[in-house]
Amino acid sequence: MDKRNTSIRDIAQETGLSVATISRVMNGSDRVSEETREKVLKACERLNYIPNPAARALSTKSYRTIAAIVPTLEHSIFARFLTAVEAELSRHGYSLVVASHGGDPEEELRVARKLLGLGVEAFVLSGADRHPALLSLLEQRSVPCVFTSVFDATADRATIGYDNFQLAALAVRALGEKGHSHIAVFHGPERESDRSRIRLEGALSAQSSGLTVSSFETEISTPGGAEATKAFLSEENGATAILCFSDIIALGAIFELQRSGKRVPEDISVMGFDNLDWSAHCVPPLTTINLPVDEMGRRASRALIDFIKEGTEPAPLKLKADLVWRDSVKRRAEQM
Amino acid sequence: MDKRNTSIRDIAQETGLSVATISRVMNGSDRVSEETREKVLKACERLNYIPNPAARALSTKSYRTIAAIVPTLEHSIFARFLTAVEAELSRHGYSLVVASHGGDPEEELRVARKLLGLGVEAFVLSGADRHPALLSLLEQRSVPCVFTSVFDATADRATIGYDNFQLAALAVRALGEKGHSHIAVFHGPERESDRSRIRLEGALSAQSSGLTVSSFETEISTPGGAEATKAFLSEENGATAILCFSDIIALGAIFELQRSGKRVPEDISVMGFDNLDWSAHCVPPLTTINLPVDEMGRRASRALIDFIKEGTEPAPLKLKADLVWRDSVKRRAEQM
DNA sequence: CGGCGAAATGTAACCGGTTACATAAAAGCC
DNA sequence: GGCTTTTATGTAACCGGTTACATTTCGCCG
Repeated sequence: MDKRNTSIRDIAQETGLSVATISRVMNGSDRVSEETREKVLKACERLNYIPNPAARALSTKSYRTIAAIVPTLEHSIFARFLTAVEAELSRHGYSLVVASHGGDPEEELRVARKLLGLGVEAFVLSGADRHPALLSLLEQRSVPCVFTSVFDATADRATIGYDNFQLAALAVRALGEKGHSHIAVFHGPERESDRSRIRLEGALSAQSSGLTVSSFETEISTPGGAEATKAFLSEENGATAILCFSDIIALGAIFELQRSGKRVPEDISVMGFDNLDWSAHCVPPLTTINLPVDEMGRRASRALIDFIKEGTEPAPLKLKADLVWRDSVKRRAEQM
Repeated sequence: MDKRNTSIRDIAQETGLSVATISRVMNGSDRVSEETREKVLKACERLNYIPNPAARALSTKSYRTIAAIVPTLEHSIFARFLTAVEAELSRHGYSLVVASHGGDPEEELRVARKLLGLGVEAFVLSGADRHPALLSLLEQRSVPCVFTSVFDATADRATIGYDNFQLAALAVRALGEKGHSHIAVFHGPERESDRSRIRLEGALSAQSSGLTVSSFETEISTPGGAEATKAFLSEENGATAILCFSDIIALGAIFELQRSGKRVPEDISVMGFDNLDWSAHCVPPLTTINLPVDEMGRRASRALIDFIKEGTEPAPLKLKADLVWRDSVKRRAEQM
């Protein structure tokens, strides 16, 4: 624990060169003869030298670490997102610190503070809900940062994500076009902020075209989907299609409908959101909105890297998401 | 971007005290009068001072960062594990860097090198497959480290996990006791190492008690489970139960069986491994092995923290996992 | 009142890199 | 060959904390 690790001075000693030269070799600078470069690399190999990142960070003021704060790791959609972020960052020599806040803006603020004190250089944030103090903290320390998941043209900071309002409206209207005039929406818990309601509002907005939308709030999980389905069934409100704001809710819905003897899609149509890897394989295959999270991760990372390296401000980006038709939604005969 | 952040010397200046005193206040040391502590904290507040983590790490040689390297983030079982790890580490002021290697030991080695060069202090590794060079690297730099998921009493480093051999054997025997004398096992891809085969070997070992086990290799995913099921059905090998080494494979199996008109469990029993959050809610509810990943995460983290802080060597720990009986497995009538 | 020990604070070296600037060596040119 | 460039390498200050050790302050006791 206490044995001094080999330092740049040791390598200098070993090779008879100066620390400056060693440093130059380690950073791939030109200005070094091929011969000495070889010699230095050999010595590093021999002594198993790895430059001390703290020392490097101290002089360069760059930690090469970016943090992503997501609501939770347990939804595979975030896992996929983070995987993409990690891959892209690592390609540029950066690494990723992951933290979650469980949907609580206060917690997100705390976590962000901690991460700053830990040396992260930039943030990838997810979702629309944000503690005002977090924004001013980022502002004040001028921490590079992108907001993902939610595209918001009106935001003052760059957002890279989908237009959730539009997508939800699109989903409802698509169901409407299949003859479903009354649609139940299963959505996750609502926070105070009205920005977390955005999908729901998009869905409700489609009512203007003569559709009826009733909403059911539940946990974003398969058990949550099952529960909402029970509530839905007990209500008998006449809806013929269920739109779930996450595929894992839809999974719970499909199971619960099956359990209570309803056939999907003959009796009830079900539609999801996310397009997870099993969505095409369940019975029946799930109609859903395919969200390009991988692309979102790559874009967000690249935006940050570009900003850090070149100083180019991250640009807002609205990602296209598409509706994937599968068997869980059925056209409904015109008559009631 | 280039503005010097306020440093400890600025605070010293501001308060007319010395840097040592400031440092003492920041680290909550005693030996400081209440009066000066107040004064210092006020000044920090005023100048918005956050100690530079690199400088701190440079002198203390502690980065307060631990890395977890898992095969993938996309299986929610790892996400759950990491969530637990993160929670426990954060409780002790450490943060977590997450990386994945996609099941490739070479990649794991590369990733570990990169993380070391980034300043992580300790590792949580997962799974049994390990590049020998990684082990010697960890050894040589004496990096604290725990191996999780797989409990291996014979390993020279501490392992905290389950006895996969035993659990797989237990699962097969349990199916045997329900009257299934021929069992199909759906397992993930086999690497060269025989340690990744350990569950499979456990399952095969149960053949000694007169059971027949046939194995099907596939991807660890729902589509993979569906594919294995197709292979299984086309073979007509007489097995009456399927044991999947992951619940998500089992999900694919259940869907595919349903699709091809087989009833679960009347025609075929299905059993999983992991106990994911939807396992109790699918149709039929899935009999599975409940793996206490949360506890594993907590234990692994605590072992590392204890080692770093107190120097107590991590102790190997075999976690108990239990079989959860649900409806997807049915007792089979004695006659063929 | 001198002296002593404890408590509070200060001084300066150190952690291990990077890099501006200085210097030495080699190359190019007339 | 002497002079200017160019290229390779060295010197030492600096980044911003921590901490061993030194010094000052102060209360208390004989």
